[in-house]
Amino acid sequence: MERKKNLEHTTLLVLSLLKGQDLYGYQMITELERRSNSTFHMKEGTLYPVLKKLENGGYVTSYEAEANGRTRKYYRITKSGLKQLAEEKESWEVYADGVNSVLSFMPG
Amino acid sequence: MERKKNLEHTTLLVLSLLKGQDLYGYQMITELERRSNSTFHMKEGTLYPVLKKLENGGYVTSYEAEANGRTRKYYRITKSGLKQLAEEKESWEVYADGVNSVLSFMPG
DNA sequence: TTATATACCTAGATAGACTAGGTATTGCCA
DNA sequence: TGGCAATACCTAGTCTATCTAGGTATATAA
Repeated sequence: MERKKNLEHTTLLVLSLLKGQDLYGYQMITELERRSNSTFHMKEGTLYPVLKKLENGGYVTSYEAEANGRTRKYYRITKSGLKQLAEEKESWEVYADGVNSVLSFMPG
Repeated sequence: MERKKNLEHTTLLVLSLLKGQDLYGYQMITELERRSNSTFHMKEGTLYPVLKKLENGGYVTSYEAEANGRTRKYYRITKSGLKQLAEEKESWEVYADGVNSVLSFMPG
């Protein structure tokens, strides 16, 4: 149903998480869970390919950092990513409004 | 991203259209367009398989009627379909709330 | 020492929606 | 009268977002 490219909610959510602070992959999963009040539990198999796609597209950049002997890969949103985020947010709002319009439609 | 079975928005929209009145397939497309203020343009290739699936699942029943020399296949929502609609509507609301929570999250 | 949590990654499967085709009738316009 | 657009139905095959299920490795708690 016109699931257009800029309506991919996973990318919207990931970009949204990165607005304001850099995060590493694993952290995004827990952050998403926290910010959505446990509604979303993104799978690693979903996240990592999306991060790779976002980096290839120039929407995020990455760098590595040490913490507790572990290497973490942090992601930072780019200017292009912020623009993309704004567009996807707008698309989401149009989509949600559309669904709500249909659901609340009163004949007559 | 946990796109669970009861979060299929197409079925939600179709069932929602059928609540209140019987419709035939082609009409659902124009109705959906109207009720969503032209946000949604469901493709026939999307709709008809969904209708078949809904009928097989007992969520709708169908009957044929003549109009202008054309045969139209009308669909009517069943009691089971109404229950399903209520569940999917609830799921949609949880999902939309989740996305909005993440989008509007203010750190601190 | 063994299990759990943290932290990264990928190949292949699943499934919802689309593309692109098909059939047939009605109504309009040139 | 001829032809095209709109109406009305349908399906096989494709695309792709997400999930499943696996892999590697380190730190920490039981």
